[in-house]
Amino acid sequence: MPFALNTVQALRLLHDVGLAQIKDDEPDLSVRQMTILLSIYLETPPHTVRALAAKLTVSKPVITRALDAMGKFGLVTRRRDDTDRRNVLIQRTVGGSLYLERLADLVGMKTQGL
Amino acid sequence: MPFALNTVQALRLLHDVGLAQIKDDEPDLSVRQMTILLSIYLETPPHTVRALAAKLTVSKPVITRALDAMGKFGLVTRRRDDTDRRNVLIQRTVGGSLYLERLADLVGMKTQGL
DNA sequence: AAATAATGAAACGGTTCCGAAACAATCAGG
DNA sequence: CCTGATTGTTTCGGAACCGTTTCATTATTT
Repeated sequence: MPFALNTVQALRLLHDVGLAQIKDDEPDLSVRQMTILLSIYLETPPHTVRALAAKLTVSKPVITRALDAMGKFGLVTRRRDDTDRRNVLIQRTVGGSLYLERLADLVGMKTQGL
Repeated sequence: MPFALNTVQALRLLHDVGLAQIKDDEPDLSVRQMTILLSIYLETPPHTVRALAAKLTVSKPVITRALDAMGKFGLVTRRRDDTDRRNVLIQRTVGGSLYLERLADLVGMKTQGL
């Protein structure tokens, strides 16, 4: 049976996720950064700077800087493409997987028991 | 029957919400601002700067500035409390209701047909 | 009335983020 | 080769955000 959150349920879900992110000691990712991170882990590789920028309709520097920031936290890694050394391939990490898994658990928990 | 989103479903939900927020022409609210806005519309009034700051564990200026920014977009309004003129009562607006309703519709749509 | 407390806003400094433009490295075609 | 296109990064100027501290206004207490 297909379900749908009603308005209040959907908003409360977003509220609780944001609240947890604020109170958490973990680094605060901006909306753009979070969306980039999620794209990397949800879409099938390979991921390049240009492709991500196009998909999210942001400028390339936004991707570069987001990768810098998230790389510092161990959420993603970069590697040169050997077949075309102009490209940079973005790779997932264990830290990034754990980070997103905890986030998903948070959302999942909040949607239980409706 | 209580449901729960699996990991991929939960993450894709967040991804799509973020993506819509980026592509939207509307102003990008920070995580804190969005959470503040949601608190105002989800919790029962009255809302004061101090109470919001305490609930979200942020400093008071964060609330003040968020109200400035969101007020410019017509998402909230401020009014002096007549019984205690030190207080500022935050009030909802039609624009804010519409804004959040569209957001909720987005989340709801994305969670249908799982 | 005067001193103290509380509330929200403003000022300040530091950090972060953004897009446009300029840049270095790499590939492709003539 | 070597010119031109492509990719990612860096630089630049401007804007936004945050926390701490200070300030003005209003209540409360003495």
